[in-house]
Amino acid sequence: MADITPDLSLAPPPGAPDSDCACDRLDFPFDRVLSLEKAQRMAEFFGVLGDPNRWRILSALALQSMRVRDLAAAVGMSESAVSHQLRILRTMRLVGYIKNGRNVIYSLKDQHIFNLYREASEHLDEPDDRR
Amino acid sequence: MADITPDLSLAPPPGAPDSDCACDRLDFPFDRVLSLEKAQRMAEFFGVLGDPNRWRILSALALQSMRVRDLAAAVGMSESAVSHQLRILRTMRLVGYIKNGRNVIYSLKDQHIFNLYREASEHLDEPDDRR
DNA sequence: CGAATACCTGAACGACTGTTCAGGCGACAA
DNA sequence: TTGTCGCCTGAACAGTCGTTCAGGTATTCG
Repeated sequence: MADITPDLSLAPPPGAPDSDCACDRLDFPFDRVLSLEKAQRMAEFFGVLGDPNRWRILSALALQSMRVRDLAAAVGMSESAVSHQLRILRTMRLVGYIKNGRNVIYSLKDQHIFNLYREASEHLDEPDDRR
Repeated sequence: MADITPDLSLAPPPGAPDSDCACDRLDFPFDRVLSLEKAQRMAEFFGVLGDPNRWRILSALALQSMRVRDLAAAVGMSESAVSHQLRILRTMRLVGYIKNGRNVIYSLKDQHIFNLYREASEHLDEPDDRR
């Protein structure tokens, strides 16, 4: 796999009028690229946030902690579907729960989800400036 | 802008002997749950970040702007695969590009990706505290 | 005890995703 | 002009994802 030799001299600065070089002598710190393991972990986490119904579940839980049954009603899904999704959100530690008799009350687990939401919103609402 | 505001005012208190009700009278602000459209947009955006190879491409571009060919070498993928992924990253405005002769030099488009990365890292590296 | 409730889980099916393969287009050099 | 290079794109296939359906476990009540 990626055992490309990181020798070679210097890289053209971005935007510099450079490209006469043959450029098979790319000076690039290959070892500083995100490792496959770390990239995998990142992708798994963000992949969990890549489903609209999971966002609706999270937003409902942001309003108030709830039983599964009420959560299903709040987002308009079947209890089974919600339960499946909650398991996924649980494994990513995005939600927590407490048991109460035969009820299970879910809640958001920390603040990171709010920051992620805000950051993404800002990006999506950004004007379409070319760069 | 749209917000997920934590408001835990009127959740059924744990242990309330309520469940005789048919529970179609759940007191819950359904209209404040993330709309399907907004949830869809969120999911699309985060879904793009749900692939390890795209993260490696982004991390490589974070180190320096590059031609497609060099990018492919940097992350160990075929040029075709990289090109396909760049198109996806382009549509989400995560990367930009400038043409230079027959080369196309890609670069990161804004800072949001760094914040998202940091936020996710913090979450993933968090100790497994129960709550 | 048995029935009902709340929730969880495995299997299966349709839909989506990301890669490879083949070929296309435009820019540059001879 | 022809040939090569860098990049893009459509089709197709394997793999993954999220839902539904059916059934299971645990708790509560009569």
